[in-house]
Amino acid sequence: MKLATWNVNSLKVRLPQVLDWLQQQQPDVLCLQETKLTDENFPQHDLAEAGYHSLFAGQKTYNGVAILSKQPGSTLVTAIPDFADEQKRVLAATFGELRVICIYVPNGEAVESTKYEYKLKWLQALHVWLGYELKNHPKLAILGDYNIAPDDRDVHDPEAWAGSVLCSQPERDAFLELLNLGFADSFRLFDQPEKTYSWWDYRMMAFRRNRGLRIDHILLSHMLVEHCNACRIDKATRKLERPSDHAPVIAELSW
DNA sequence: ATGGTAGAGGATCTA
Repeated sequence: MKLATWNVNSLKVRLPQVLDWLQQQQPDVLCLQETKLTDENFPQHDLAEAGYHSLFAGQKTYNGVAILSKQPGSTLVTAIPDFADEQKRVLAATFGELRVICIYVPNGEAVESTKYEYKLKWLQALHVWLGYELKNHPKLAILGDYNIAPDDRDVHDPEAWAGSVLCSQPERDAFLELLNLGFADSFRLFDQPEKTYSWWDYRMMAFRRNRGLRIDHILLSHMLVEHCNACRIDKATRKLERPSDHAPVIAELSW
């Protein structure tokens, strides 16, 4: 069982890369963020030809999430319950006993901005919802773009980024609170190469200089942790022509 | 030096 997440930054532009990657990696589940597509424009037929079912919650221009899977999913949820939000940032589905939630956490822009306040409120609402989800679905995986670098190890230049959005203590505390519900950061279950990141700014040759952050994560509930054999980031996709600024994260589970 | 690039959509907004 292979679970993966990838912020594609426009599925319209990245569809050929996604189809190639599915062919190469053969994940059982792939969560996508920033599809930037309305539902009527979602390329479900191309993905079906590649052998994948599609679930999606999109909007025009911004945001948008999807779950691609070899087996069909059920019990779809497309919003955080009891949290008013115009933006399409969550998608939950069930595959047998496995519950998968795809999230695109707000970026937050800057710590003094209203978008940052929205980010922290959004994370609090997510926390409440995940508490319920975990009770109902003990085998729960939360995959996505968290827009949080949990630790200084996850930042190419911790001093330069100290206190900034994506690294600020309130954001890191919110991430820890999610873990405290009963999840583990699957990447940190294993020895990892130093300076491994999942996102590099398009500007200033950030990828070539490996000036990145690890902000894309796969959280596994304790019942899934015991089945997890590996977690890695596939930075090869960042070297392609017209890449996404994010690389996929992959967790492997013996199932 | 507060820049730079990418995507959507058609002037800026978001990241």
